[in-house]
Amino acid sequence: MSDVRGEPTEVRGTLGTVRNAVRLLDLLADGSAYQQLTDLAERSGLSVPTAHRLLRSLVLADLVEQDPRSSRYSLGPEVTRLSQRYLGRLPILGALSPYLVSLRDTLQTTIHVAVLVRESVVYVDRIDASDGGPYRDSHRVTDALSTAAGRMLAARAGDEVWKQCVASHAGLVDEDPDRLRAEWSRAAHLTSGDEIAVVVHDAGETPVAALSATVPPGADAARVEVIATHLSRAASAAGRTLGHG
Amino acid sequence: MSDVRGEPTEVRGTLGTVRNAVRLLDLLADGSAYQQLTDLAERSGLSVPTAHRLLRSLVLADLVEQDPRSSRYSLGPEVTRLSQRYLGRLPILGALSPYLVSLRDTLQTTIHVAVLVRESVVYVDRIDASDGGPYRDSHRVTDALSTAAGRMLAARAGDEVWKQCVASHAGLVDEDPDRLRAEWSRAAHLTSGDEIAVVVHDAGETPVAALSATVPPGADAARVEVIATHLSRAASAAGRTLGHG
DNA sequence: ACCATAGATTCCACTATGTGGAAGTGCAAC
DNA sequence: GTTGCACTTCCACATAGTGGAATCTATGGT
Repeated sequence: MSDVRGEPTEVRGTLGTVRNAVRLLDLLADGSAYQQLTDLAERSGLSVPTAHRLLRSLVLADLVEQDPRSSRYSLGPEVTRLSQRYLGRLPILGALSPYLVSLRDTLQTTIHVAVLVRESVVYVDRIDASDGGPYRDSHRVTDALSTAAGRMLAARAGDEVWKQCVASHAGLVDEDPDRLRAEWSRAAHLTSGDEIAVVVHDAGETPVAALSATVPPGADAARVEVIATHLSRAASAAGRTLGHG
Repeated sequence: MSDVRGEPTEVRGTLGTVRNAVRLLDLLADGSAYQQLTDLAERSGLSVPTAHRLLRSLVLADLVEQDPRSSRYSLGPEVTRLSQRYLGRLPILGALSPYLVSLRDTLQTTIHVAVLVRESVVYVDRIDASDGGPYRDSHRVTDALSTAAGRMLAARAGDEVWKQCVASHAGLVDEDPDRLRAEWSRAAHLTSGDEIAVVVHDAGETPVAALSATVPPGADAARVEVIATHLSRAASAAGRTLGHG
């Protein structure tokens, strides 16, 4: 197997086949829907037959699906089943859930729950306000550093994760990253774009998720402060019901 | 490799390692959170070292996570990233999204979007009403036949899928399955428990998702009819914006 | 404090199993 | 019809994954 140049140290006792399968899943997730075999093979550094076999195996498991017409590949429905099972058992979600409806109703905004996955923020729960325009960008996932929720989480994550986040965040990092990190990890709440976010901690001190609200375009500072207060209160109430790490 | 007895025909040109990795993911999804290696090995029919290597490889990719204390395994956060990417590109979700808020606001109920994954219904989008009690069972996934949305979809799926659904649905099938299937696949809408569901078709005739509403406990037939009408209207409006299968 | 047990992890020789080059097939465009 | 491109299948080779046995670690019992 040709190893990627500069890979630090191949972890011992690990299966190449699994690593390759996962690499393909990553490529399918990152690129656009329905990519073609040749492309995937090249980008993954695998030979075409190998990529084909791996994809075929993944298709059999519904983790990947293949368009019968173009025979191109994209992620398959099974990933959602796994995900829902994962999320259904995630303690933070259960802890936050009871607070979300009333939060939205009193604040009149859309509320999100986000977690950090590697160098991405994934919005894992949402509860929509009445007003909001017709465009709900549900199922969002972006570079951690491009949203307030992600920034709060990334800044509080381990050094290694933070570095990855900075590295994978394309552009917009004119400033000194470390200064931003310090600033963000101090802040009790953070605003970016139309989102205001706070962090949810578990019984230990470890941050486990971000709770955020969509703040309407022309909101004054006082309103932002009110929203932040409510979010923080819900976050710490939910956090108290959680165990350690 | 020891083959499971009675497996019809091992699909040719398929990787055993991937199949085994997927089997482990399935076991982790089905059973309860944090299962132990020995158990997983036995249930999967793999040797302990093999299961361990596979799990270790999956942990490296964050598809599985291992509790450092008990060293037990459960699904990892990466599955949510893949899932969100999948859902974010799913045409039906984009098509339905614009209608959901107004549907909820006029009907005053919680609205769900569900899809069929193998023999399970997975609720992939939701939009919560104001009233509903404190218990939002978000991230639901159950046997297809145990919810109205799942029944509508399963009844309209291929014969093979239908059989799987019947087989995997524990209990409650006192009646003749085929009669139920005929009944369910004829119905324009279906009620079960507190849920009323309709099917969303794409430009062809193929059913792609179910749209459902939570109907309040003491609702009369007229109200149910009103809800069904609104759901159907949204479903066909969204379906018209979709391409073929 | 000690041993006993159960479970996770590592080692190692064996060969089953995954690999990549090359040939085959199907489809679309010209 | 013919050319080109991309997906798929074939096959010999050796890489890379496998399982039994040994080792380590943690937990509970006496």
